[in-house]
Amino acid sequence: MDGKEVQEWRKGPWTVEEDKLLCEYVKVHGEGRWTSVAIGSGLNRTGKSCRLRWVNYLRPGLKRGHFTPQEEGIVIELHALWGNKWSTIARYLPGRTDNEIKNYWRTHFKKMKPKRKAEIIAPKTDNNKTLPPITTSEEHVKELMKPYERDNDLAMLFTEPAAMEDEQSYLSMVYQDFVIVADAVEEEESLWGGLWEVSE
DNA sequence: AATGATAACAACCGCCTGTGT
DNA sequence: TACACAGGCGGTTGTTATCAT
Repeated sequence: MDGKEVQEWRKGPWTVEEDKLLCEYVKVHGEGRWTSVAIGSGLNRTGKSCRLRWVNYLRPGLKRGHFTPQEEGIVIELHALWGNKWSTIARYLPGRTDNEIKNYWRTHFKKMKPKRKAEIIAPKTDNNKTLPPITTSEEHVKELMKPYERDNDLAMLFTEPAAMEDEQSYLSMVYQDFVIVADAVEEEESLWGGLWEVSE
């Protein structure tokens, strides 16, 4: 030994005992300072690993199981808006984690390419100039989410500044497409078979 | 019943960013 | 200002479960 010992962190699936330790530690000390959690809890896990386990699996209020049609619709629409901004999308799906949404998307949509997406995200103007990237406004997202609002669960965490004024007509055009998507979500076959096409 | 394909989920890795010193 | 570190995020991989043949 040269005195420099490299900490061997445990990897792989979490055990019930580890979950219990982590839960108890977070209950007492709160979230955050994950390196401290890793050390103070007695878990031989990295702070990152502890955070991931807590956020994606142990945190109270998480939903498990299949996505509802409403949730599917939200995922589709917000993904069309923001792309792979999973954590951002997750803010609008209470109880769902970015990891879960990411997995869901990958499982259900990876093989599909959106017919409309290119048109929505980068429509061409008459003189063939590409419009600027979407800057999502609070009002626009509110409109977008209306079909899915059921109760206060979907109280939004709007932090974005107002969009550029000259984007409003562009965004309203985009929203029209999203309404079409939302309606189609009710009928999976029409969604999978019509809105998306399977790539080779 | 056996086997291969696919779906679903959990977890790790690497990069980026924010913050403290 | 520069650097180190912790935390967050997105991409990816590995494992298990389920379904079809």
